Amino acid sequence: MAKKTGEKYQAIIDAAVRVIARQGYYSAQVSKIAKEAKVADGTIYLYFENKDDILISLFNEKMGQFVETNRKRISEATTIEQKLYVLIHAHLSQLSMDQDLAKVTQIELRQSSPIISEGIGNVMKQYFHLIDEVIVEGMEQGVFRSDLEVRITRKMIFGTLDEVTTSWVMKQCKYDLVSYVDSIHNLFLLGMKGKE
Amino acid sequence: MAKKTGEKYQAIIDAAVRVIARQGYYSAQVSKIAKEAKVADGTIYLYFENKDDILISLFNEKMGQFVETNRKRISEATTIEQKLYVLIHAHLSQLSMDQDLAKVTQIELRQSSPIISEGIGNVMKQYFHLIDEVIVEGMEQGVFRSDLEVRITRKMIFGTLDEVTTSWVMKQCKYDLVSYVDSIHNLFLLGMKGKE
Amino acid sequence: MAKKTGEKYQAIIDAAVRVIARQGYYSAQVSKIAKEAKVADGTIYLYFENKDDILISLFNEKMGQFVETNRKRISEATTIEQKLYVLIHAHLSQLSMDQDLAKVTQIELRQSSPIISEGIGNVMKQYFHLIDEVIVEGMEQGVFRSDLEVRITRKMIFGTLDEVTTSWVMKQCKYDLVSYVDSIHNLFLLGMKGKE
Amino acid sequence: MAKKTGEKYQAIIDAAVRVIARQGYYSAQVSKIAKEAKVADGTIYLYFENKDDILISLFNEKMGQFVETNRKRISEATTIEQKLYVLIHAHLSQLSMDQDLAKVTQIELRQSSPIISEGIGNVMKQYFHLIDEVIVEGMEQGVFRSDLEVRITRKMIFGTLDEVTTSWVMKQCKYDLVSYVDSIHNLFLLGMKGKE
DNA sequence: CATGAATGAGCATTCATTCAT
DNA sequence: TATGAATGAATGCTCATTCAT
Repeated sequence: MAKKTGEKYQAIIDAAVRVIARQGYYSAQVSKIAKEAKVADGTIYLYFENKDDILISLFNEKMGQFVETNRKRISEATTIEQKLYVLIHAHLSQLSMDQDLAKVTQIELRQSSPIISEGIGNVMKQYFHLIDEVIVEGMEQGVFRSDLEVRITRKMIFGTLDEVTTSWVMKQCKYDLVSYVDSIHNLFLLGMKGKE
Repeated sequence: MAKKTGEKYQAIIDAAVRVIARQGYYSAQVSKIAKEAKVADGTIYLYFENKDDILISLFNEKMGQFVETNRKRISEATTIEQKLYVLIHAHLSQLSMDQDLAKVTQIELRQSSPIISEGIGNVMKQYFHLIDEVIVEGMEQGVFRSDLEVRITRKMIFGTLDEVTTSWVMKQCKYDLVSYVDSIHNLFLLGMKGKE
Repeated sequence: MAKKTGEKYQAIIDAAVRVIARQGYYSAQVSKIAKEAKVADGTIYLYFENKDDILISLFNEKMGQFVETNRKRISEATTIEQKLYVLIHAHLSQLSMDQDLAKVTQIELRQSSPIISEGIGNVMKQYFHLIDEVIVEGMEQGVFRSDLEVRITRKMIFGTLDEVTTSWVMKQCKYDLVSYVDSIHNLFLLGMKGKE
Repeated sequence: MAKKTGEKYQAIIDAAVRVIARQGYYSAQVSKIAKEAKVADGTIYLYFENKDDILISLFNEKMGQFVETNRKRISEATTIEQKLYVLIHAHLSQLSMDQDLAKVTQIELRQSSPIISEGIGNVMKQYFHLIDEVIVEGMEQGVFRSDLEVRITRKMIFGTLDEVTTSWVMKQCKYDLVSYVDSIHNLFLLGMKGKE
């Protein structure tokens, strides 16, 4: 029923990011999103099932691009150390470039509506898988310790990047997020490399 | 005006944890919390300013204990490695023992209402400070690398523990969270210790 | 934001007069007004800011017509005595024709909410001004004593008409209000005319 | 059940006048009146049936004294002109001396709750009767026209005094109400005296 | 496809009143 | 008498969603 393409579809998604970043998901009325998208209230429902569906679609759309971009940039790196570096850099730089989106993903999407969690899960799995790939490749190449537990290591990586970003959002994005890349990379490498 | 002590105060907080864990904050009607606490609707407002205040008080009350317990247990450890171990263990074991509370802190409290963020900030700062203390002590003792950046390292630690817990909550607390302690401890130690 | 025209706007105002006359302002639930107007509760808020705004709008709408009608009828009278007569007659006859409205204006609108007082003040000023004009004209023509104090005289006129009407409303509108016109006219004329 | 005497009874009534003058009847919570009277909430209900009863009792208590004072002062006057003068003077001067009370009687008591109207009616009747007596006496003495209609004349007198006072209250009691006495007296006399 | 007026279910909060102490 | 903690009914208002045009 809901048509998930077209110029207005994009306009609504972009409007939703702005309004939700500004007001929070629960305070972001559908009518305000419609207004921001220069579209009638009813039009929203030609493209989305309901309000939750806006949030889910928004996340999948934006996070899908995010994952795709990260994947591509990682694949362009050669050494495993570079891949890890690029992973960190791409994560932080992408979010620091779209602060409204960062606010929405770091804060607003941490809500419990099971429907939202479900809708979101798939893309997140892809991202987790992408991180896992880097870890496994590093282990196979003997760069990372062979006894690393992939899932835990991935949670450390994602958890750290996520915490760093959330903390930056909570502090109003006042400092330069990307400047953390080197330190984080270094910290991870030490933890993941075997001792010589 | 709102009396923040007494048996009913506690009963309401505990009821709120259960109801919010079950339904999520926005779907948790005040009247349902009252019912769960076996108290009249109006009684809630003798102890709390408003619905937000329930969430904030709940967090401060529970998280205050959490931080206090962790601090105490850490102070009882002797070596710095043990302290780090206890920090991880206390974090995960405490949350894994009260799954309703874990659900609320990991999911429901990640909302953006500036009022809630503010009300929560203080206790979180204390916890961050506690982690920082361990890191700094380890550096001073020469156990951790002297070039660690405290803030980033703390974000790695907290971010990892938080991600591990959130992930566990999202998967319905189906597995044993505490079993991760050793791996995480090991991972952190490697990242934080100096290279020999 | 609130659209102050249209068929539903009128329907709501008329319904409000009836419900408020029946129950009093504070006991008149918005939902009852909506039901009486055959409109959904929420529709009220497309046309009015809030409950107070219904009362204010109602008054301005109805009292605006009242003042306009009185002004027109006075202007059609020729002698000053006739104008005074018409003023009295128009006041009493209009209110006696719409008893629900009379009840609302005489009783319900005498409340202190400063917001309501403000919203009402403007129309009342116009009416007071209309009375003043008649008094001044009579003085200029030498029909009324030249030492009349306009403001006090106007308060006598308005106060008397108001008291007569309130008293009639309080007694359930059981007698004929208009039959008082001659006596009142006579009483005023004697007080206002110069002594010979 | 409710004990209508005693020091606390008076304290509550006086507190009610102040609180209602300040906030209006509907916004004046019983608990605030209790606080102002330095009495527990429940104590109110040892002296009054319910909130309406406070308003009614307050009015009867205060207005009873008002009528009594006026009656006494009128009876001390000798000529009928003086009696009319004293009537006007006593009305305005008493209310201008207690502005809180004036606010309550002129504004807050004009509400429609039939229970309140009833409770109030009796004292008002006494006051109306007092005015009537002056009018009738004047007619019998041949000072006032023999064709005066007592009820209408009384409504003119009461209506004028009431309007003058309400208007003064609405303008924040900024000017001297008593200074109107002479003009009003003069105006009434001319209207009520026979033509020579 | 698009509109936006209309809908009506849903909910936090207040406050007069009670009653065990 | 006096207290004040507890009660719970009552209601204005919001806003996601629909549907006639």
